[in-house]
Amino acid sequence: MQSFTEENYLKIIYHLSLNTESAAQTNAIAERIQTKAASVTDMIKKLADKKLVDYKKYQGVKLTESGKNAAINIVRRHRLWEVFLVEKLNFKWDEVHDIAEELEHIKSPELIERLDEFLAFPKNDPHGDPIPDKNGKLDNTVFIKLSKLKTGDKGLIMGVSEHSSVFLQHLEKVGLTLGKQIRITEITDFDGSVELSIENKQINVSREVAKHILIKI
Amino acid sequence: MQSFTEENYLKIIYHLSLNTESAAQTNAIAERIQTKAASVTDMIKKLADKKLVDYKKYQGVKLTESGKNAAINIVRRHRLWEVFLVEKLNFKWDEVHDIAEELEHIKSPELIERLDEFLAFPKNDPHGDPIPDKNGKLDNTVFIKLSKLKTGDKGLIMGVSEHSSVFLQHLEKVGLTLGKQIRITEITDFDGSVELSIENKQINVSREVAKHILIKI
DNA sequence: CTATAAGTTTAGACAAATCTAAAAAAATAT
DNA sequence: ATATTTTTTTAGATTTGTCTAAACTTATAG
Repeated sequence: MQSFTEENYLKIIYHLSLNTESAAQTNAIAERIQTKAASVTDMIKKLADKKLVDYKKYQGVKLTESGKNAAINIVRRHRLWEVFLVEKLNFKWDEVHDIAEELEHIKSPELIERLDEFLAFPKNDPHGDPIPDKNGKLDNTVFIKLSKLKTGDKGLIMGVSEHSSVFLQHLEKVGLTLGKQIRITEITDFDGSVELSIENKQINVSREVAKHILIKI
Repeated sequence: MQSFTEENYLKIIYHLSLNTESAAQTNAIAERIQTKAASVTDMIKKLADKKLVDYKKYQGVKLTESGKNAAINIVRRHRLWEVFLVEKLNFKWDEVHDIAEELEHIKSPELIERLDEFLAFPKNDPHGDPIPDKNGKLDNTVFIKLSKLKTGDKGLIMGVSEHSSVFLQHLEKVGLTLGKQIRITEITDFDGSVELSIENKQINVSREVAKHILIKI
């Protein structure tokens, strides 16, 4: 069983290697976990002793099979709690991250299975991220970034790849929320900003925003 | 803000002084918190520095006003989560204590208020214990122990004063659950055991059990 | 009222997780 | 290819909460 802190490291390493497919670097971990590189090195050694990560000095870390299982479990708990907070307690999608960050460390497997059932086995969290099932299986459908679409393309908003409060609040304000149908009406050559129609309204989003909106065609 | 550990001490001190109305003793705290007396002394000093308890060497501790507020808040969180676990996730009343023990340390006040609302502002937890409101106000109705009733007395089961799994499972098995109406049919002089009728059935409970069942006449 | 027992505190050590400062390795630039 | 910068690691200190063993208070029993 891992400590609260160990779990946080595993989760961060998991997220970092998802994006890069390569080993997570000490500094990158330190930045995400809000600590110093020296502390990360210490913890990495501990996780390596426990066979949760593979570690070679100066080469970063990768999760082992068992480290990855542990990480996916944490992700499952986090995302299930996010669903609970939004659907049952009426939190907004930009308010749930920090609370879920605490709830995710409560370990009772029974609790998580019952929560899953209570929520009717949701497939995705409020940001569209897939929820691993109890065997750790993850729906790995990859969605297309809004910024990759062409004029005339239609699709559904399925998720986001940026979870900061400011970003989510912005989407909320302009009406870009999960499940909505959109159609691209124009792409500005100059700055790559995207004009689209959604629920009979025309809105415009910058390329930077479009990069973080995930679409199913 | 208190640490996880400090919160546990506050909670235990609160419960110990409820029963005795006097200062909580070092050894009693140590036993409840599963640690050694020396550790308790250390922590007590820390809590005293933070003005959460009044402490005089060799004289035990009492919660200060602010320590008591903190403790009541923890109790509120614990009991609300117990209601959630039993009513929403279908746990049995003997299964929820340990999980609630973890959940109670999640601090977001917003979370707790929304949970309270989601649960429709329950007044009591699954064992009949009162849930402090958000201002820390506690319904201090005191119920009568089943063991104090006389033959012929009628009443409602309102709570228990013993929360162990074995005890609760026993009550469940013989049908002594919250809200049930009972009538005392006989009290055995010899061992003080109580014969009572509940839902047209006759059952018998030992004096020891009867002492921990709380009744409203 | 003293002797013994029970309960509490102190002193010093330890484990987990962190930090700073300095050293070492790897990456990059000229 | 060497110098410089960036990244990572090591060494040693710090904080939180714990422990053991010994010392000290208070309670209890004769």
